[in-house]
Order: sequence, then C-alpha cells, then structure tokens
Amino acid sequence: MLQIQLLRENPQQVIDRLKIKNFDATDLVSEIIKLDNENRSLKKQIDDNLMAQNQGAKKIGQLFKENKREEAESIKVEMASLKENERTYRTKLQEQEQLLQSKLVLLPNLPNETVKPGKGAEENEIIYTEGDASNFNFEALPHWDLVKKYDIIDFELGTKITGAGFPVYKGKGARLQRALIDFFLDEATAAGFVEIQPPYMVNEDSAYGTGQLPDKEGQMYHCQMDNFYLIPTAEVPVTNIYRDVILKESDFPLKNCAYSACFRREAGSYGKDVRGLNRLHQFDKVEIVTIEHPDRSYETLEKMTTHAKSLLTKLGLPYRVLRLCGGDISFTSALTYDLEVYSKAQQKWLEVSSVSNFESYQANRLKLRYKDETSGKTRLAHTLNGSALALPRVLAALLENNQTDNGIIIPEALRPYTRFDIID
RNA sequence: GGAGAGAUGGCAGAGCGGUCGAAUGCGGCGGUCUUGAAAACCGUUGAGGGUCACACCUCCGGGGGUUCGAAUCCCUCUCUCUCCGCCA
Repeated sequence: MLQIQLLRENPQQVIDRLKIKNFDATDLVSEIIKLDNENRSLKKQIDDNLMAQNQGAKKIGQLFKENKREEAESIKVEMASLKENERTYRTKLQEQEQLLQSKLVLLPNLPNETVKPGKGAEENEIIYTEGDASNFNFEALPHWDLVKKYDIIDFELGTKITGAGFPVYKGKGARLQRALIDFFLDEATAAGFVEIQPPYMVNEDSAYGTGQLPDKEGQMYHCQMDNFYLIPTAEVPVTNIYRDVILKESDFPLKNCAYSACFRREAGSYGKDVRGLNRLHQFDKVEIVTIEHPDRSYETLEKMTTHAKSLLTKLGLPYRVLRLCGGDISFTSALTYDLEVYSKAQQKWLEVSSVSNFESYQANRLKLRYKDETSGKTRLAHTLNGSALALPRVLAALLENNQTDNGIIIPEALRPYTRFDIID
C-alpha cells in the first residue's frame, strides 16, 4: 500500500511512475486525495466535538463535587446533543475511511527508476546468463517421463490421494527433495539468513499484511471452520513476524530463511505449461526474507539475487537473470529479478526464483517501522524477499539436463545430502 | 472438551468510575562525579494523528454496550496460565 502522504505531496510523480506498469492512476489518485481531504476535515470536527465532551465531563465532575446538581444537569443536556452529532460524523467517517482504504489498495507499488516500460514477459531484460543452454543432440526425455522411468515421482497416485497437482515423491525422488531443501537451507544459513520454521496456516490479519488478501483470495486454500489460510509461500508467515513492529536502526538487516511447503490453488491455469512439475498445487520452497533500512535495500536486493544465483551455479544448471519490465513486474514490487533455469529437454526457460524489493509498500500495510535516529521519527522499513529456491522446476531441470544412458547424475554439491550420486 | 484465573508502557507490576496516558521498580538515553569505568545522584524515556509550532484528539488484548465521564462496570471474541479429560 502506498502512503497517502506521497500522493498528497507528489500526485503527478505517482501517476507518471505507474504508467511504467501500464497503470492509469489519474482518476484514482485524485479521488483518493479528495476523499482524504474530506476525511481530514471530518476528523477535525470529531476531534473538536470530543474536546467539548471531555471538557463538559470534567466540568460535571467538578459541579457534582461542589454539590451544584442543577448546573450539572443542564450541561448533561448539552452533552446529549454533542454525542448525537458525534455519532453522525463517526458513521460518515467510517464509511469514508473504508472507501478510501478500498481505493488505496488498488494502487500498485511504484516501480524503481531502472524498471523499463513494456507490455509483458517478452520485454523483460536479460541481464545475465550462465552455463550451457544448448540443446541435447539426442532424444531427451522430459521429466514427466523420466520420473516414471525411474519411479521417483508418481503424479497419478497424487491425483488418487488428493487431486491433480499434488505429486507423490518416492524413494530417491523423496530423498532428492529432502537433499535440495537441506542444501538450500544450509547455503542460506551460511549467507547469514536465520532459519525459521513457520506455521503453514495463517490468520486473516497475516494474509492482509503481506497483501494476499483482499486481491488474491482465490489463489489461497481457505480453512473455513477456523478462518485460516494455507500459505502460498513462507514469505507470508515470515514477513508477518515483523507486523506491527518498531525496529531500531541497529536491528537492520533482519535476515531470515525458511523452508515450507507452499499451497496454491492456481485457479485458471491449464495446458502444457502446467505439465509435470511445471505448476503444482503443493510444492516445496526455501524463501529468503530481508527487512532493511531504506538507504540500503537496493544493495541488499543485489546480494539476495547473488545468493540465489550461487545456488544454481553450484548445482551446475544453466540459467539467466531477468530484470522484469513494467508490464511483468508484480503489483507490489518496485524491482524484481527473475532467475530462470534452462531445461534442455523441454527446450525452455523455467522460472525458479523471483527476488523483489517491495520498498515500503508491504511495510505500510504491515506497520513495520523503525525509529530514525537522527530525526527521532518512526519511518517505514523496506522489505525484500526471494526464492532460494523453489524446488519443482529446479528438480525438473536437474533431471532433464543430467540424464544419461546410465541414469541421472546428481550434481557434486548435492551428493553429501543425497548420499547417492546417480538415479538409475 | 469441562472448571477457574488473567491480559496495563521495552520488561516487571500498581491502579478497579472523574484528579490516569497511567504509580513504582528494572532497563534505555542524557548529565554530574571519575584519568576511564562501575557505584551513587540528577534529569529524561510509549505509539499514532494533527499543527509552522502549540493547542487538541486517539490508544491500558480486539469488538460492542452502560455512563455526563471507563484501564476501572456489563456483553462478546481472541489469547495466556492453573486444574481435570483426551492425545501425536
């Protein structure tokens, strides 16, 4: 959520910057400012009214002590009408504030200056490529065939037990999952991220805090009986650790990592892009989160991206890094890097990580602030997160790229974790 | 699941209808003393809104109510603790 203050002070800048995201904010911004002005004057009226009531109440107390009953009674009458007025103002204000809030959440985060305009994914900028992304000169099997051949993942069984998109990992497949999770967590810990094991269900407040609600309600599984949501990413519980928190400057940076299963309804996606491991309802991911001082958040974004890159390097997977253009960057992000691994068998790039700086957009909803030492004021912190990494597509690429006649070769870095070096 | 107790500032803990945004202690910050530190002493120390700055308003777990007036009384929800039951 953007700060109203920013809209008041610099409406044109907001409108201009949002154009990069192909978002026309002209009407919305002026509506919000108008509403905010109205609310401010309403609030002033209420405040004055309350002041009168407070003073009246004190007076009555005094009069009672002095045994001046009648005078007290006459003030009581005045108070009744004040209260009546207050009620009307308050109802009005409540309505207006809700309206304002509902408009405000419609505004996306401002993109960073380096974000280029663009319609969609095609216009993302490739800023780094590593490894051999050429195709095999033999008939390579896609992972959905490989997992059958070696009996390491059973999609049909998952469908029987639960439904499509809930694979069952078996034998070396299950062990490989565990190994990847362990490897990613160890690497994150070595990079200074403190490991968290969060709840997999969150309450409504948390879902609002990171912005899953209200806009992405349909993407989450919801336990109606207790009103809990299954987390779509560990970002939600981990970031909400810092909801309603005021930090000291010396607390920065706060670095956490967390493994979790992630649950996504993925309503409305079908077809060949969702085949096999490419899109699932339940998958595993190690997430990294940093809470940072506004002056240093972009430095930190680079560091987090470097960390995610290092994982793919160690696994020996070819990959590239994209800087997302205005048309593809998410609603809440100011700057996002996507990491994509190349699958030689599917002959396409698969997104395995997305590292974003949300600046203060998320912090504003979370009420995540810090005390600025020079001014003594509380200000919004910056939040960043990224996957490091999401498992399924890493696994897909790993299986596909490392296939040989003898079996699937496990990358060197992973062998201490799998304790086998080939799947055959 | 049943019975009871409770939720107050960074922490501990008083207040139980007006003088309470809240005693006191600890902690934090600033100062005196000291070559320096500790101790002692003095001062200061919650958040948000509003204002050029004041004034002023809101917040004692959340929501609602009673009252001229609520941290204090009532209802409700959530959470915590104790006892009992059940149980990975």
